[in-house]
Amino acid sequence: MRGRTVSKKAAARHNRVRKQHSDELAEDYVEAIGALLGERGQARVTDLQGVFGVSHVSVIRALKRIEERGLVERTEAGGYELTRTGKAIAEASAERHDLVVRFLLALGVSSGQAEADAEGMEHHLSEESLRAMKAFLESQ
Amino acid sequence: MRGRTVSKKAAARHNRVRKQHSDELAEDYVEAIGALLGERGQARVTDLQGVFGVSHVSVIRALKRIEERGLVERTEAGGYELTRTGKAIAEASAERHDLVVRFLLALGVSSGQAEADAEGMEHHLSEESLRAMKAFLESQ
DNA sequence: TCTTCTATGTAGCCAAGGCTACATTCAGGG
DNA sequence: CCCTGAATGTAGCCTTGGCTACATAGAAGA
Repeated sequence: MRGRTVSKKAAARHNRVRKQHSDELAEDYVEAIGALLGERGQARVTDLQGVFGVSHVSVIRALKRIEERGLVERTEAGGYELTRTGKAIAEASAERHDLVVRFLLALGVSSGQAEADAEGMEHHLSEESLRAMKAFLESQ
Repeated sequence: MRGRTVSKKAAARHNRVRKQHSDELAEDYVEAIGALLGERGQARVTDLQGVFGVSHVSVIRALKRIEERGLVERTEAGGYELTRTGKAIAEASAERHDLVVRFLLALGVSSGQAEADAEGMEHHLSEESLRAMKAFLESQ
């Protein structure tokens, strides 16, 4: 298969990808909550249900886990807000997302597709690759 | 959050990403089986256990599901081989992987990191983005 | 031959991320 | 004052992808 080898390092890489997947949902949630707070001033179960297109039950349980991780907190009003840690992750996540989208656009990818692909890719890029993309954008 | 909006389309995108995740393992397996067949002439449970760094039980169960999808078949020797469909997916998957790695290398990412990032990214790129990457490589 | 090691398989557990069905609570309209 | 609809929550089920522990089966050596 064109020189690809099945090395021992493959195992480590696969473990890395599995680890990334378990963090994806949390990042997507804090990112969405940050956006909702900015746009609507509140982030409730129903709002998130709309964003992700899943049942409210799935949202509630995801939020429970994310709350346990210390990323979000309930407000008295019944909504959710970001903790300091959550805010930092949301910021970083949104920044990374923007960078990836702008990079894909610079490559010539259409706007809608760039959005869609960024959604999937953004959790799998190392700092090194992100820096390379940033450098590419600046060198244009 | 720098202009990102929480649109209705976000739901569709998230569903797409979840769908991609459920296909990732199957693609990784057929790709690995293809590579093993090429390198060692056989692909057994133990070989795959080494590749992915998981228990042999996880391998057996994954293979069972992938066999049900019609991507692999058992050989009399006790190993696994690819069906026509499986072979096609393995080929396409390996090709895509190579393209992504070469692209990251061209961006200036180090070899090890390019390999690692490609592993995570490759399942989340649309045809359009892959074409854009190929065009970039050719324009260099 | 007997024993031991390797490979494979089964049973059963866990966590995450989906779901439907069934409460409950609360606001607003009739 | 009641009823209805929206929002939230709980119970319980499914699948996927991990795991350990235990059971074979077959090869290979003492």
